[in-house]
Amino acid sequence: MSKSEPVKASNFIRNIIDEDVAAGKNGGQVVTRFPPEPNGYLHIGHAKSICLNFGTATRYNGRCNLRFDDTNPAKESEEYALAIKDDVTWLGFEWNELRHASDYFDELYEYACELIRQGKAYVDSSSAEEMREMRGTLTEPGIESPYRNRSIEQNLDLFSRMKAGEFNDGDHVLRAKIDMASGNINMRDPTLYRIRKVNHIRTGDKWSIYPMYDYTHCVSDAIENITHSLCTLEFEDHRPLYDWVLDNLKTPSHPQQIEFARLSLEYTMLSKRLLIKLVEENIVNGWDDPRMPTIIGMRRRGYTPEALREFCERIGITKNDAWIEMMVLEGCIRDQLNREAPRRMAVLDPIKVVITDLPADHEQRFTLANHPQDDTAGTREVPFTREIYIDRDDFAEVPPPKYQRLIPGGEVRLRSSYVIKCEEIIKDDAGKVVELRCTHDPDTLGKKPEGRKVKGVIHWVSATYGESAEIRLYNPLFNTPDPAKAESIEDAIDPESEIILSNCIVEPALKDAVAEQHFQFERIGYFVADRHDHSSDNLVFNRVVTLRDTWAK
RNA sequence: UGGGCCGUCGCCAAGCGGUUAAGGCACCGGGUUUUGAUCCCGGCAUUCGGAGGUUCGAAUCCUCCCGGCCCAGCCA
Repeated sequence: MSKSEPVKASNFIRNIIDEDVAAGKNGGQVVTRFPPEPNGYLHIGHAKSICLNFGTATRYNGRCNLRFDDTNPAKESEEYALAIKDDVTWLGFEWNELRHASDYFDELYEYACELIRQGKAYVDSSSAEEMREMRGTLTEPGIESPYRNRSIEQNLDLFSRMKAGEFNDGDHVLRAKIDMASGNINMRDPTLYRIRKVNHIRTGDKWSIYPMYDYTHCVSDAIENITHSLCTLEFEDHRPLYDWVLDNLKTPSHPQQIEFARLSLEYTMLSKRLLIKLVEENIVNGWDDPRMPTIIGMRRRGYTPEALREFCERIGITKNDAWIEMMVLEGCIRDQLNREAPRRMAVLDPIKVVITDLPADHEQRFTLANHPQDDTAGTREVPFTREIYIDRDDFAEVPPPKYQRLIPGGEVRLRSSYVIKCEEIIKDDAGKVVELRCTHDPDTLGKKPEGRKVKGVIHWVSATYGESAEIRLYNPLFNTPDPAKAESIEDAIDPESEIILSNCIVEPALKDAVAEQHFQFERIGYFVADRHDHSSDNLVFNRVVTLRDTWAK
């Protein structure tokens, strides 16, 4: 330990919990929860919250529940709930208990009656528009509803009839009686319950009234004895209401809400509304499109749970409005795949190379290491023949300055093989290079050439043994760092965000690749066998990320 | 004179009255290298949004100012 170990940065939430634990608050227990609404797929921003909540519980030997915030049946579905469970599990976390806000609908109703009995809640029969008008503005106080002083008996009666389904959507709502002049708009008699005659994914048609988030969340937390309720900054203004509800009810506990900044990632959009739009308007190919910032999309792209967790570790937890650069995310997956991914050779845009001083039936098999720094990764056989393919990028008839690949009359090292020299260029009628005729130096296998330096090294694949493959290249979906601010989503989409190459040639060992297996295609980048489309008969690889490139390709 | 919150290196982020202001990403050198990758070594804030003040001593406490974010759903 001569070197300073990378110290994991502390954060303000940890500091708060450290103090609470030291003070013996909550009996020294730490209980958190991850509370998604099942109305869409989870994205990288949720991963931040998942890592925080589950990670915090683990750190303090506590527990973390997965709780579906299913209070708005019109927008929620079982498909989403299932996907969310899969995503959390795939990320590597286990919830202590699986709960639903709807598990507490009966208790929530009883607590609401209690608020009415205390004179702290009332049924308002104003329309939504009237309520909006009476709410006031950011700078002007609101005015009290004419229904605000109904008797407790009348409120109880009306509320029970709302529950019984006697009224239609919008006829009445239950409101907390707090302060219409509060500077905090959330405290201007917020709605607690609304009538919604729709089928709920779990309670079916049992209820015709559904509780609002602010009322449901704090009570659910309290029922589950959550100690630290971690949520994003936009709920800071809601905390007084969170505390108001719990201060006025005899709940099992009174959790502490702590807010942190949500994730903002450059060239990405993390608004559920806009992600749904991308899917519904077929701007992308579904929720798991490899360009999507959804967990399932990133999984298909080739990101790993480890890399996503590392990312959440690297970005930290604060209350700052921070924008994270893409490079941070890319660095996480590169680090892991550099350590773990076996190396292979793949040619994306093939040019045939004929090594003319080799007999037509020449055949050699090289045994190559799967990893240059890790012997335990084993080896594989790579055939070498008279005709091979190299990448079009690795040949230049008129090379740019400092180019160190193949040029007319020049030499280059074939990776793990011989040094070859380009003797002749063959073009088609359109002037496109279709073949290179080269000679090789037989005395350069495993050794440097005599009397000269050959700096460039390029990858290659045997023309006779290479397998054809489809390789999909991905770039950021958007052409601007903050697409949410773009004129329109359509304009912000980068048409080059997905490039499908269907004529690639890869080394034969790749025939054994299985879905979701990662590789480094040497000199190109990290790739993953597509989890849905790849098979041994139809090789399909997605580019996770390029190799770091200090040159400028 | 609406309420709430935030400002430490290009991007993140530790720091909590006494440290040479951590660390990561990025960047810039130099070395190794049959991946222009990896790896290694070195560099990278006399300064903490600004100005005052308190103090022997301030990024850390106080005051004012400047800049940015959130809130007017019967969404979460």
